[in-house]
Amino acid sequence: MSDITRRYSNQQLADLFTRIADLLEIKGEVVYKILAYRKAADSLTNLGRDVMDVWREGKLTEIPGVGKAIAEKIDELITTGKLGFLQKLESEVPPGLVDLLQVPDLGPKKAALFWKQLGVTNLAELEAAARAGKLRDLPGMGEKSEARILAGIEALSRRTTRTPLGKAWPFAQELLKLIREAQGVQAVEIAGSLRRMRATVGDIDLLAAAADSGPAMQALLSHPQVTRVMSQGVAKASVEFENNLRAQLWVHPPERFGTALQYATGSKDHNVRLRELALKRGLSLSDQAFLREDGSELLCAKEEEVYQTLGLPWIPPELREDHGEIQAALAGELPQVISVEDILADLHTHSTWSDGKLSIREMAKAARARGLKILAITDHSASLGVAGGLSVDEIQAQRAEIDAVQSELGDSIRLLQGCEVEIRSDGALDFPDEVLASLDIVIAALHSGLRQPRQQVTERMLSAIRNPHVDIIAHPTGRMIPNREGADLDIEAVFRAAAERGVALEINAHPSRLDLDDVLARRAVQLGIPLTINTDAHSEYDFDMLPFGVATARRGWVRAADVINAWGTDQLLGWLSRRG
DNA sequence: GCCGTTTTCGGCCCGACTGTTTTCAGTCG
Repeated sequence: MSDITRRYSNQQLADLFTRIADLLEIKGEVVYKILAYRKAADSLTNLGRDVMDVWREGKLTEIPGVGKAIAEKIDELITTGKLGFLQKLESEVPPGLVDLLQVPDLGPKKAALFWKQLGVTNLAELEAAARAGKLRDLPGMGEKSEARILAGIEALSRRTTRTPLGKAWPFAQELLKLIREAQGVQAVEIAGSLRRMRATVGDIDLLAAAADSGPAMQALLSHPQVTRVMSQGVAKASVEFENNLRAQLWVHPPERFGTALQYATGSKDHNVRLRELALKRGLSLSDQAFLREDGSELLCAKEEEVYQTLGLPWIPPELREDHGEIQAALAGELPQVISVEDILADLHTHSTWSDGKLSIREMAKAARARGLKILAITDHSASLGVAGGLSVDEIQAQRAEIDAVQSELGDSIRLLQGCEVEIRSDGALDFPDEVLASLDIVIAALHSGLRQPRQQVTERMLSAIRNPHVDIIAHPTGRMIPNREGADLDIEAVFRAAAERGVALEINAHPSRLDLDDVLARRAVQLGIPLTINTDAHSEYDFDMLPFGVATARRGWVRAADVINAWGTDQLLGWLSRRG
C-alpha cells in the first residue's frame, strides 16, 4: 500500500465527488453516472467511520455506492493529494460554473447554455450578463426568466446557510396553526427534512388535507411576513418570509393524504427505493396514489397504508434516508427507536451556581413537572471562568443545598450532584480525583482549545475518558450549528476508548449542538457504547429541547436500551455507583 | 458509475409548476 500524502475527511471527499457530479452535469454527461457520484458523496457523509481507516483496511468498495472507479479516485487522492480526472474535468468545464447551480431555478442545462452562448464562467459574469439584458434572447429564455435569475442571485447573497432545526421548528408550528384554522382543512402536517428532524433544513414543507385547496393556500399566502411568492398553483405553493425562511405547502384531498404525506416527507432517495419496490409489485407510486397495471388507482388516506401496500411496517420519518431502513424493514429488523417518553432522567443541567438561570430548587421542580425521575445538577468547573465555574470549596458547599432541596421534595424526584468538569488544554481535568470521587456523577467536556491539532485534541479527550471517575463525555465534538465545525477528533479512537471504559457519550439535545450527531450516534451504537441524551438546560425553557436530542438519536437508530437515562431508576443508579 | 431474488449486462422513479412554447424543456423535491 502506498503512503498517505494527504489526509481527507469524509466530508472533504464527499464535497469533491459532489463537485465532480456538478461539473459532469453541466458538461452533459449521462445522468446515471452523475447520480453515482452523488450517491457516493452521500454515502461518505453518512458513513460514521473515518474513510481513512476504511482505505487503510482496503475496504473502500464495501462502502455503498463506491465501486472500482470511485475507490480508485479516493486512493489517488489520498496517495497523491490530487485527482487527474477532476483536473481534466476542470480544464474542460470552468469550475466557477458550479456556483451557478446554487441560484434557484438555475440548473445544469441553463448553466451550460450561458457558458456556451455567452461565455459566462462564474456567478459575477452571469449577474453582469443578466443586468445587461443578454439572457432574455437565448433559446428557452425570456424576460421573466432573466428577472427570476437576477432575483435568485440577489437572494443568494442574502441567504446564509441552511436553517437550524431549532429555528425552523417553532416557526413551522406557527404556520401549522394558521393553516389548520383555514376552512375545510381536515389535517395538516409538517413534512420534508423538518419531519425527518435533520439538524438543519433547507425549507419548511407542509402538507394539508382538504377537498378545496383554496383556503389553505390563502392562509399561507396571506401570512403577514411573506415577502415573496415563489410559485403558486392549485396543489402547491411556495413562499419566502422576512426571516429568509422558505415554506412550501401542498394540498391534497383527504383520501390521498397518505401517499402525499409519504411523498412530501422524503427523503428523495427513500422515495426512489419505495417506488422501485412498488414497481416490483406491479404498482406505480406517486404522491397521488398507487397506479395498478390496469390503470386503476389505489388510494391511501393514511401513510401506514402506503408502507403496508409495499409489505413494509411504517417507518419512522427520522429513519427515511435510504440508509438501510428499507432493507431492515423488509427483513423485519427495523429497530424500535427511542422516544421522548423513554427518557426518565436529565443528567446534564446547570443552576445559578454557575451560568444557569434557575436555582437548584427551581430546576428540580421544572424537571419534576416534566415527569423526570432523576435530575443531575452539573455546574461548570473553575477554569471555565466565563461560565462562572465552581471552585472546590463551592462544589462542597453546593452539596448542602442539593441535600436540602432533596429532603424538601422527598421521593418525587431524585437529585444528583455532578459537575461538568473542564478538560483543560493539557488534558488534565479541572478537579483533583478526590473531589470527582465525592460527586454522584461526573461529566467531562471540552470548551476551549477545540482548534488544536488532531492528535493533541484527541489525546486530551482520551485522557479524560481514561479517568476512572468520568461517567459521561458531554457534546463530544464541540460543534455549534450552524457556524462551528467540531474539533478534529480521531473519533474512532475516542469510540474505542469509550467502549473499553464504558463511558457514556452524550447526544446533547440543544438544537445548536445535537452532538453527537445522528451519524456518529449510529456508529457508537454499533460499537456498544452507552449513550445519554441530555438537555444541558440553563433555564426552564431548555428542558423542552429534549425532543431535538431524541430525534437525533432516532435518526441514529438508537434504541432506549442504548441510552442510560432511558433505563429504570435502579439500573441507572446502579450503573453510576458501580463506576464509583 | 454502481449493482445483482432482474446477477456480470442492462437497468437505474414520478409529477407539479413555470416559462417558454404551440407540445415541451428545465428545475425541483
